[in-house]
Amino acid sequence: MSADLQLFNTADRKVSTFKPLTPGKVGIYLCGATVQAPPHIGHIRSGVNFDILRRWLIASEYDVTFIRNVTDIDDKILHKAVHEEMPWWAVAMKYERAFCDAYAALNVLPPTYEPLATGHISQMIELMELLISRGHAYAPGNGDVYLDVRSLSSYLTLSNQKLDDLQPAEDADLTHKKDPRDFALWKAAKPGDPSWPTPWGAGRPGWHLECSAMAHAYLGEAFDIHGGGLDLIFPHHENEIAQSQSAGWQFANIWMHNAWVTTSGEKMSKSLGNSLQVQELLKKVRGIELRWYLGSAHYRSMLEFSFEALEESSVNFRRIEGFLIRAAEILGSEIGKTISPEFKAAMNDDLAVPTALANISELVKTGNSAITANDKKELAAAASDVRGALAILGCDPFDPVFATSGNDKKELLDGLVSLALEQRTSARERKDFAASDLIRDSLTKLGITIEDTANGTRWTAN
RNA sequence: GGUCGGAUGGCCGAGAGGCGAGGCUCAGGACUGCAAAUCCUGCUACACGGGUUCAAAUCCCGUUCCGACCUCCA
Repeated sequence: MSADLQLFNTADRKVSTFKPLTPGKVGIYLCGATVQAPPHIGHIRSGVNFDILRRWLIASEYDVTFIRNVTDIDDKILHKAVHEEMPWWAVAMKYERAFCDAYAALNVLPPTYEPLATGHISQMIELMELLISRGHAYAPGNGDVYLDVRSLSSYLTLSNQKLDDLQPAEDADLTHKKDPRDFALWKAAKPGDPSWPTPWGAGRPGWHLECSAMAHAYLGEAFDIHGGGLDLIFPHHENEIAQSQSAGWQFANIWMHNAWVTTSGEKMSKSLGNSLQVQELLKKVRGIELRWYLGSAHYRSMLEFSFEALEESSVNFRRIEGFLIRAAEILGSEIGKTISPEFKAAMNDDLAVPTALANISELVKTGNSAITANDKKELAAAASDVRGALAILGCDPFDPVFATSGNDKKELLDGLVSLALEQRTSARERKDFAASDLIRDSLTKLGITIEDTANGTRWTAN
């Protein structure tokens, strides 16, 4: 186990020690959403996974610049606009907001910068001019601009494929392409579609071009980490590499890809309906619990979704949360945030969150035993290690982000429950257990859980 | 056809040659007036067939099954 961060790089499929290009700084580009539908938990898992990476880098004292783009123009958005009878930009903005809400509900930190594709057309045109001048792209005259894959010295290095092994696209248009595998940097405008003027005609950007242009605009010719979902390796990331390296840029140093959330062993698809949309699941569990679930599996492992597993994960989280709340009550002060050596070692090992979770469980056990033994020193140490770990995972229950919205009836509730508990306590003192149990049962029915502890009775509302 | 992953106990989910990860569930115990919470104990698993090794869930060969990508999917 190294003291330094080890990360798996898709490019060589090996785990190696992370070395930033500039000491103390890290630049990350994460492929964000194409805003054409509400986010499901697969989309948001990617956000959570890379948010944990980001928080860990920050905790490791790196100055992190985190870019996550928004693809706000593409075929599906245009189709959706027709279907929903809205302007394309209204569709994009509507779903962009849905993604923002989902990220916020799960405590995914806002990116340092969050560029929109449509805000970077001039950078894309400059990149195309550069690629054409270097002999790697061509404009056949129909308004499209293509990348000439046969001109590349290397291609498909991430997915380890051979150009000639690719199945030819069914709809390959050979009237303008030099090779069926050449891909569009720019698409000529069709009647009625939005378009931007270029030296080769009006049109709109291809998907791959925008990421190369935006990564370059915010992170420069070379940066540390490029992330995204596993399914982006080909073609999206291969094509980003092709564009950027053909432009003479070094581009990303490390490629990281998160695995999917699956259902019944299969990758999520829209055919599964709306039940796995973030907003739907937030009706069943709290944001902090959904995040705990999505973050709990290793980022490179498939996460097989089930409502049972989600519930189980929530039960696990509530136990840890309950410990921290009890610890804060007993210590009478705010819990600190520290990083245990075991947690650090696990996170440095390619973000081994499941191993880190095992450490958190051990710490909770130690802390609970310290409560029983009335050892406040050990309790404080365990609690701050637990809170520090949860904060890295974005699941600190004391984080104001997760604060339940202001309840102006809180004092009233507190007073009423206290009143009932006083009655119960006096009943117990005179050994009238029938009366005391009646009070407890009544409170239980109202959703209030009673615990008799060494320090008196405590209650929690669920 | 090419490329890449996966199969671990009742369930979820780590590990990647040797010390029973952890969680959830369940059973028993301690504590409690009874509970709740907590702690302790128990439930000894690695798809199949070969092989390498003192030692294999882990390495090698083969097989079965499941999945992903192959031109706009996180």
